[in-house]
Amino acid sequence: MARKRGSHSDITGPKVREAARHLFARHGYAAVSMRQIAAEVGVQAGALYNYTPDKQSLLFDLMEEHLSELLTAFDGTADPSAPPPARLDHFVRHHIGFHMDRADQVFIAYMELRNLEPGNFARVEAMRRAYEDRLEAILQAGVGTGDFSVTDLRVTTMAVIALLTGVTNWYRKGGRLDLAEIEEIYLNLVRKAVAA
Amino acid sequence: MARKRGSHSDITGPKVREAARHLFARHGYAAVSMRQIAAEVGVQAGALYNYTPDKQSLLFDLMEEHLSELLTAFDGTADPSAPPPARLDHFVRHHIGFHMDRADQVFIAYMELRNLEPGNFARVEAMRRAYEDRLEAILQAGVGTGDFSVTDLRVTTMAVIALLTGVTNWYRKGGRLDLAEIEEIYLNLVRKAVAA
DNA sequence: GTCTATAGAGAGATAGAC
DNA sequence: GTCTATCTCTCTATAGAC
Repeated sequence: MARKRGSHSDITGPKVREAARHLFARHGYAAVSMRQIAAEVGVQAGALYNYTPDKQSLLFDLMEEHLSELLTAFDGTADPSAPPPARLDHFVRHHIGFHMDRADQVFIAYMELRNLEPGNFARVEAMRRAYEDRLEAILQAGVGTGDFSVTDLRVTTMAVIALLTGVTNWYRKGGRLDLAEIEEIYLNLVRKAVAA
Repeated sequence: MARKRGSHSDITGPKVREAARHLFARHGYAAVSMRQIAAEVGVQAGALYNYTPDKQSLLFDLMEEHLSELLTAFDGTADPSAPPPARLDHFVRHHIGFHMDRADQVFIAYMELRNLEPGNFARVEAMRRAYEDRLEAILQAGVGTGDFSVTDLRVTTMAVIALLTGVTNWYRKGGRLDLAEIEEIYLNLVRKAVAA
């Protein structure tokens, strides 16, 4: 994927990734052919191999980029010294805001794990686990201060993430609710669910 | 799929469905070949076509059966005249219990929607919506009696279902928690989340 | 960097013997 | 009802011209 002089690398490269993201999310990795991706980009299938060594790398790069951005964006705005309720609010707002406009990436990150080769799978799983641990640490801190009360720390962590990620199942741009309203709905649900 | 005299229909038929369910869940519909299914059943690929007209029907039948069982099982045990909190408890217990041991079916029902032909997709979506409406009715009744308080009825419905279905993301048989403990954890979360 | 052409493998589905 | 054999199509990936 290195750029070469006097080429269209810097235009075609991103287009290949966008086309792959869109088509993988819509039809699934296994159901999409390199020819389909090439057609959406506007080149022949063979030309794609100037930008990716193979189809699997295309998938892995999309997932890796998504989870990397998720972690970076969270860590860049989180304040670990704030009180647990404030940290929980931040997590909820961050998760909703980040996921709402990335339906394709989220879909791929959750649905195409089984199409990753073992080594790639392990790397992606480690990143996902790291993100889950961010929330678990917040909940644990809140239990310690008496702000929160949960029956089981790990299951509650998974449940809250599943609840929040569910926003991508129904949200469509231009719908009945805007970001602020959706954040409020989910904030209320999560705050109450873990309240002491 | 009609049975024929003196054959192995009644043995092979279910085995075909089981093999398809297992393989579709593990590798994805598009990534699984009819030859793989045949190999798991122990027959040659051509023999599968005695039990299904094509691969698509195999997928649709699995989804349709799953959602049909889900609705039937719920309606067979629900008591619409009970107070809303009791109805909510029943929904949670039913959903957790039904989904926990059906990881394969749930995975397929959520992941392979995009591989359904349009007509089949519409039928499956209608059944899913009908199930969601069961929970929405309970929440609405509870808001009416003052037992529950939610910011948005529809979003809360989707959020609770996403939260509960998330159990299939982490639950593995023989793990740290048994059914009763898991039910309690989720019951507490949901009760608190929608409490007045 | 993109093209055409193609190698080599594997797909879904069918035909006809048994 | 299952088999073998095969039709026809499509796939990923590569080679070599431009």
